[in-house]
Parts: sequence; C-alpha cells; structure tokens
Amino acid sequence: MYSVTTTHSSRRTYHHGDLRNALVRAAADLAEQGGPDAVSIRAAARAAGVTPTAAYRHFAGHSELLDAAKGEALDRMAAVILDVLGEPPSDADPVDVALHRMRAGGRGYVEFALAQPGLFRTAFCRSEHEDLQDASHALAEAPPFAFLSEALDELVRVGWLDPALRPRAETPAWAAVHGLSLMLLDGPYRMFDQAEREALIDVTLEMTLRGLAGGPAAR
Amino acid sequence: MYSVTTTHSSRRTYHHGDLRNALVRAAADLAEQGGPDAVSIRAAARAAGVTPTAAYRHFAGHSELLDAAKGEALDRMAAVILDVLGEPPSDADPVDVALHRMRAGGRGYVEFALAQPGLFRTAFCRSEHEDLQDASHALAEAPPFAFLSEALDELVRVGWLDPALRPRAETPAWAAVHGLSLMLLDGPYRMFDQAEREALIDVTLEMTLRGLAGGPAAR
DNA sequence: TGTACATCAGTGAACGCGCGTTCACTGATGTAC
DNA sequence: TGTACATCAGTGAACGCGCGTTCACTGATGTAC
Repeated sequence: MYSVTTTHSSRRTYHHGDLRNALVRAAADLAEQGGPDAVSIRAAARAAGVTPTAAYRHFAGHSELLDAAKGEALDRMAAVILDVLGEPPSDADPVDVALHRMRAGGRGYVEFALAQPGLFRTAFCRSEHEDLQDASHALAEAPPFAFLSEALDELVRVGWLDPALRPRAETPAWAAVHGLSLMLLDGPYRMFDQAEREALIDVTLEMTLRGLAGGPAAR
Repeated sequence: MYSVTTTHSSRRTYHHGDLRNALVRAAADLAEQGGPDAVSIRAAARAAGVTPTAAYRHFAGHSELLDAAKGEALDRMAAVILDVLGEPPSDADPVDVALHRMRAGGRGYVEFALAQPGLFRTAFCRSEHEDLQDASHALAEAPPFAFLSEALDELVRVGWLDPALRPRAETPAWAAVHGLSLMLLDGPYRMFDQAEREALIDVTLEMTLRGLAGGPAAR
C-alpha cells in the first residue's frame, strides 16, 4: 500500500515500507565499492536514509546483514555471467557447443571478478554465521556451481569427457578459475597489461580443459 | 651490544634494541591468529611491550607494518612448505621424482593454507602500498613461485612436459592450488570431512598435472 | 679517561573517527468492536 | 462508519570500543673534544 508511494518519491511516511530490501541493496552497493569490509550497519542505514537502530528490526546484527549482502553479491554475479553467456548456438557440433560454453563460463567468471572486485570478494568472503548444514547443499544449487555441473554433464553426454573423470570435476575447474581471478585481483599480476592478462586467462582455461579431458595418465 | 641483554630478559633498558623485528614478528603472530584484519599498530606495539607511538619510529604507518607482516607470512609459509618437501630421492626415475615434487609442493601449499589460515590469507592479501614496479619481479623470486618454476623446468628437462606448453604454465598450476585452498578455507567445503577434502585435493592435483601434460587438444 | 652535547628511540596524553549495540521513546498502521 | 487500542517500525541519544595518528616530552646512547 504505502510502499508504492514511498518507494518512488522521497520519504513521505514514517514507515519505510521496504526497508529490509533497501538495506540489502545498500549493503551490496557498499560491497561493490569497498568489498566486504565496507559493509556496516551504520553505512547501510545511512544510505537507506534511516537510523542505524531501524536496521535491527530486520537483522539480528551486523553479520546477518553481511550474509544478506553476500547473497545479493552472488545473485548479481550470476546474473551478469549468465547474461554474458546468452543462448548457445544450437546448430553447431554439440561438442563445440559444450566446450564453448565451458570456456565462456570461465571467462565470464574471471571478467566479473576483474570488473566487480568488491562484489566478487564479498560473494566469497567467509561468514561465521552461515548455516553450515545447508551450505554444501546450497552451493550445489548456487547458479555458478549449478551451471558448471550442467556443463560438465553435457561434456560427458556429448562423449568428450571420460565419465571416469567426471566425479568431483567441478572442484578443480572452479578452483583454477577462482584462483586465477584472485591472483589477477590481488597478486602482483595486477600490474600486467590487458594482453598479458588475456594470455593468462587463455592458458588457464585451456589447461583446465585439457586436465578435464584426460590425456596421458600422470603416472 | 645492549640488544643481547634486552632480547632475552624482560625489558631492562629504555631502548628496545630490536624493536622493528619484534614488531614484525608480533604483527605476523596477530595475522596468524586473526588474519590480515587483526594486524594493527596498536596491537603489535602492545605485544612488543611498547607504546604505539614507538612503532612510528620504524614504520611510516599501518600499511607499512601490514606489508612487513605480509612478507613475514610469506617467509613462514615458504619455510614450512620447503621443509615438508625435504630432499628428493635421487635414485628413482627422474620423471617420477619430478612429478612427485610437483604433487608434494601442491599438497604442501594446500595443507599450509588449512593449517595456518591466518598467515595464508595475510600472505596473499592485497596492499595498496606495495611497490608495483618490482612486484612481478619479486613474485618470480618468491620461494613458492620460484619452486614451481623450477619444478616445471625439470618436467620439461625430463621429457614429460611438452616445451610448447611450458610458457606461463606457472599460472594455471598455481591458480588451481590457490583456488582450492581458498575454497576449502572459506567456501562451503569447510564442512567436508577429512576424507572428502583429501579426495578433492587429489582430484585437483591430478587434473592439474593432466592439464599440464597435454592430452587431447581441447579443440 | 672524562665530560658536554647532539641524536636517537622511546613515553604518555590526547584527538577524532566509525563502528556495533542498547535504551526508552513515539509516530503510523491496522484491527476489533 | 467511527473509535479505542495493540502492535509495528521507526527515532534520537548514548555507551564503550579499538583504531590511526600527532604532540610535546624525556631517558638512553654514542661521539667529539
């Protein structure tokens, strides 16, 4: 009711109407600018035009807000990556399609990390609070992980990936892409120019695919 | 002179004698307990039994102390990993020796991350201050990276690694191991039991080696 | 060998900051009759 | 349809905390003569 009017114009009513969501968005915006450390109850409340105390109506404390920001960061990340991926061309060789999808997903992941370091770091920062019982289960359903699982299944279906190498294959693939992202973000790789970065991304993606594919047994 | 007496007994002299090193060690200890965020000038000075102001005789400010702690964390990490590696058995097949060395290095890296998360995170946290001109050059000489480079060279020398795949091979190898460490540390993998973690480490190391080795061109 | 003095490496008090969190409160909302 | 009242969602002031940093200072050290 009142939220309709208050959301679009400046505050007119005493009650905000959608404060929880406004705080989560504000927290994610803070994270975008300054990473997880920039997320605070006071700053989020300030951004939402509200007293810090008001936030305690919607979150038990700081860590709960940070968790929400984390979720929002993951959502934004998934949205950007999936958007970049777009629709797969259906007419090509299915193996090519599946491989292209793997590469595009990996590249999208790294590029998101470089374009949105604050959100990327926030999405993967650890949080004490997090429900550990459901965490692995939640991960399996998180968009990026689910995408990777499906892409690997597709590679098996299409006959490119040896089914014997399928179990747990998500982990090394994700690790390589995730680790590369962080090295480009935080490490000395920061100073490399665009061409060198591209080369590093390429070589990492290709090595990952070769590793998945099998090849000479590593003894 | 005076440092000999002051280092071992409780403070007797007005001058500390080795304050800079004491502060760096204290900072690293703080990092060991609580990661990079736990490193502060005040806490380090407290641990060294000294006034915060005294630290400013040796560091321009907080970020300089953090950089020093970072270096110390890297040193401790290198020491542990290289110690675990020990001497390679010289009598075996050189290919086996080289591959064993790669695996052992990777496993040591991950295990250090799990055993010393605070130091690990500190070693790889970003720092504004850091001299970017020398950074990539410093990386190349940092013990873990140098070790990896040598191990890869050895794999080429021994005839296992295709020289065409050698350039930039450090990056994907490091990325996989680094990414896995962080996923086990921060991500939902935290809750997995020891056996599952071992399996994930194995599968990641083996995939990395297969990826390095060549194998069916990934089209 | 002894002494005056410059320099060095600490002390102690204070500043302002943003933070998380709690308290008693009040204005707005919606509902029972 | 109107009104009393419970509940909900905010306000505003305050607390204590640890932090980085600066100030004027003083005790200890080493050196020139």
